[in-house]
Amino acid sequence: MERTLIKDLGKKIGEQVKIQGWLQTLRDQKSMQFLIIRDRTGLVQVAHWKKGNPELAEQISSLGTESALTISGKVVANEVVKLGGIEIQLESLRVDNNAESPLPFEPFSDELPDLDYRLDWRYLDLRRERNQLMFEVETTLEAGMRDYWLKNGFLEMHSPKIMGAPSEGGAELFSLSYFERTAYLAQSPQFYKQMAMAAGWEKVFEIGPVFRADPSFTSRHMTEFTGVDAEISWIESHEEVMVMLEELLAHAIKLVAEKHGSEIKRVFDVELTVPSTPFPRMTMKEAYEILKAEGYKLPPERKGDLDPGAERALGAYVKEKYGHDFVYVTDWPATVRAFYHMRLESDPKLTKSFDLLGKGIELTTGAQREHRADVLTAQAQEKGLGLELLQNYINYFRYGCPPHGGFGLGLGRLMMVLLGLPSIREAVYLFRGPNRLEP
RNA sequence: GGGGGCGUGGUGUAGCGGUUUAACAUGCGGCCCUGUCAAGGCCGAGAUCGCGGGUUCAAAUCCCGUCGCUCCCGCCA
Repeated sequence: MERTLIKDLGKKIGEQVKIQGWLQTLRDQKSMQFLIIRDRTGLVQVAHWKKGNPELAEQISSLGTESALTISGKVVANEVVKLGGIEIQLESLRVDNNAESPLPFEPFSDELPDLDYRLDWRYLDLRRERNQLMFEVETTLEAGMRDYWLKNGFLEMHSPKIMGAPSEGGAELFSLSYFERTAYLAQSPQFYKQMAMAAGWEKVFEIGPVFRADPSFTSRHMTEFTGVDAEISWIESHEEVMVMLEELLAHAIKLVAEKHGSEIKRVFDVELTVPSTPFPRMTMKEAYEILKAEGYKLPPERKGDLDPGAERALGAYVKEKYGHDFVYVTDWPATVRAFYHMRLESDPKLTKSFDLLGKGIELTTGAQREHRADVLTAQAQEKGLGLELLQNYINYFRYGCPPHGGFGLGLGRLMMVLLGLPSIREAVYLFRGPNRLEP
């Protein structure tokens, strides 16, 4: 018999069905047994009269919660049953995998263990409804982004994650032994995206792993995370990148809201709103004026930069003033930006770059890139970077590379912001940090 | 890397110098209950209070060290 998903049982009243799922609760009484079965789509009660089949009754009594079961029986409507008014009268049971008792923790209890403990038992923690929903949302979010890009003529790229030479700043690179030499894990697809521009791909995106050997202990950092990157050619300024990014996010979030909005409200108590475009924008200079007016004091050594507190303050300001969760901060000083960010023609101290903040958290850095080899070389030297390591990179810009720009966005951070999660550790399938390599 | 906080049965917490044979909830085991549904009732097992040292007549409780976790900062997505 074909399996019926629990959400579809209402259409099969009076019929024989087969369901498959986990035993969330067993209520074993004197004459009756009630099993609450959960599958990916919901919960249903299964009832069994013990005297009809004492052997089966005994088998049910021995089941541990969270056992994996295949159950056959008849679907009946029963108003007495609080769980959806539907019940299955059990006829046969196959124990696919009996769960040992006690479990390391009860995934469906009101009081959950610390996140760190749950991460040790992630495969049980992931069974919880909110975690199932989280990854349905992530899947839809990525599908929405791909949908936008494909409609707009982008190519999907897959750049290598093993590199031969440290490029952008060596400090946060993981090194590994690679046959007779040392290789490095990519800490960004940045240079490869730009190479694709030199290769004439014009518009590319990549969703893939990024590695950072940063011993950061915060609720929003990981040593391995999924980066969402895009790069486009023939632009006049970073503004075009910003337009693409806001359209991309609005499109993907709209899809998520349509598909999961009510479930997100019920499970996460978050009203997922589709952000209006264009997103609010402010220059760094304006950001400083706002912070001053709001009474936020930046440490003086932060000259031209923002700290996390300032980002939260700006997020709160924009939420109150414009009712918007996102804000672009533009025109960052060259001193705090990468050497490959293009400078403003009107003021070479500033870059044609932006950060996107979501609810006060840094989600994205983007910029128009410097595509003129001589200017790029001068900017690298100004930052005191070794030109030997950058030579191959700078060569991309010697043989007709179009003007271009792009962004990198943290998928986990976006999930955190959309669902209002306190830590990125629960926003990703398996967290990787300085002290966590398992499971 | 710098600073703060926490560390008590499987899990979540209470206790914060002597009335503690360490309490409560949940989970687990047993018994009871003719339909339960956040089930309920009774009984039971389960913790040398992270680890090491010190102070004291007396330490889960105070101090020092150490390990683990966590938050903030630096840095970033």
